[in-house]
Amino acid sequence: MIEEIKTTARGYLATDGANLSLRAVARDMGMVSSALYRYFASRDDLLTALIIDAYNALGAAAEAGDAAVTDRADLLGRWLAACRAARAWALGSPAEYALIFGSPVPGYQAPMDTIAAAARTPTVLLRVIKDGYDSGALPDPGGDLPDDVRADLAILRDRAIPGVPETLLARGMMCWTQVFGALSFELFGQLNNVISARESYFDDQMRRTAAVIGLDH
Amino acid sequence: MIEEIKTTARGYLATDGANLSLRAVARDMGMVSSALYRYFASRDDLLTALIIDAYNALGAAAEAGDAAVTDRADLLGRWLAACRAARAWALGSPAEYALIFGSPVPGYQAPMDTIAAAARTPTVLLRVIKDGYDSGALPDPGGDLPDDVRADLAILRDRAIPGVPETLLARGMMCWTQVFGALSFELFGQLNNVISARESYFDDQMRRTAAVIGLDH
DNA sequence: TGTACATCAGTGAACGCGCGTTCACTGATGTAC
DNA sequence: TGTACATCAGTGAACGCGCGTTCACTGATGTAC
Repeated sequence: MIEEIKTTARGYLATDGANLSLRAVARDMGMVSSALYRYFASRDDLLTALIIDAYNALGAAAEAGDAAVTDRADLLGRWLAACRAARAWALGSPAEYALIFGSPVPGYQAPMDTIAAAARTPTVLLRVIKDGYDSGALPDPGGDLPDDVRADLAILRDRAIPGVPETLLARGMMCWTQVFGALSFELFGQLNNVISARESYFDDQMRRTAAVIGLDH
Repeated sequence: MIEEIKTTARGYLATDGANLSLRAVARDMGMVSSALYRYFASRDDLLTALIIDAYNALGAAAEAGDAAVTDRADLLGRWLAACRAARAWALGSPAEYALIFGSPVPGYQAPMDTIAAAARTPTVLLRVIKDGYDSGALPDPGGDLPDDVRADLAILRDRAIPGVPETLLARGMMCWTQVFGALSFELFGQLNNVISARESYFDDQMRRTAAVIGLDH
């Protein structure tokens, strides 16, 4: 039942964005709107459930993409596979992508529950980096890092991928920003009238990004 | 009058996002909602005006940031100044940033008029690159590029910054994606509970991005 | 200097909708004795 | 095997709101003769 409500709601996300209407969902299911309150305490609760599902779906897609590469030492292959899987999910579920990575929903405050789910996708990308570091394929790039940034990254490192130097993690975060930027550009229409070879372009950009961190060596 | 309506509407953007209500704007101005129709044909028309204004304001900020660097040969300095100016504008006008770079507004179709305004900011960044190429400070990096991407970039090049090789432009677009990704991450809340040293982090990331293209040489 | 007319910003009522949430309730199903 | 009771999914009416857009209109201001 809860699943059915969420599925119907996802359909409305596609047309109405986050202006999701409980009454419309109920109508679609042949119910009266108040009946939904047996399953979700409020509209925000339903939104939260959808957000967590979306983070998990994207994370699962990225994990599966990475896992499908049998040669675990092929870092570039794993990186590209994860990126492509993320893109495929985003293109297939643009409204859910917008829900998690687009403009904040007015008046909605994300609860803490979303954090773990939100971390899944970047974790996949960071794990590729960690594997490279552990095997020696991806050495510590060294270089400067402001103290306050180093401190933030140290906390993130200890929580997400212990054992990686902050300088490498800084580059990893850059890559994650790049993936997110490329997907959002494409999905939010900024490439319209500019780039038509979307898939090639994405692939090329992701290869370049991988090169930045040294994944192609 | 038109200016006053837009200003009031911008105030509502901040709280309601793109669910901007004409009636609320009119109420605020002590008018009746139908009076607004003397100035804007519809709610979408008002939104379009706000979108174009936002693109122009961001573009103007980036241009001013770049222009303030007196040593025109200091490419890294110009790059950082433009990036910081863009960030300052975005932090000062988060709702307008979200309007142009966030999730597409459901049911809203952007008219062609927005294109020129939208190009201003990336043009600033690309111009830094072009100046570097022209002066020899930034050589053609060479390398492969898929044919279809090359074709897209050639069209963009001829429209935006004639005289720059596609391979360099591909890197320039990567940088623009990175700037947008970093700003959206920060503004849309993805850095919450992860990075607290926002300004240092942004600066560091922009320096790294500049290094990718060779702006620091 | 005075009158007739046009312009046009803003009004107010109406149309036809939508929404989230609460609350007392019905009526079918399952459980315990 | 049959009765009494509890559970609980879903109902329907109501509260108190909101919205965009149209349309005939008022009434002040400015212009032309």
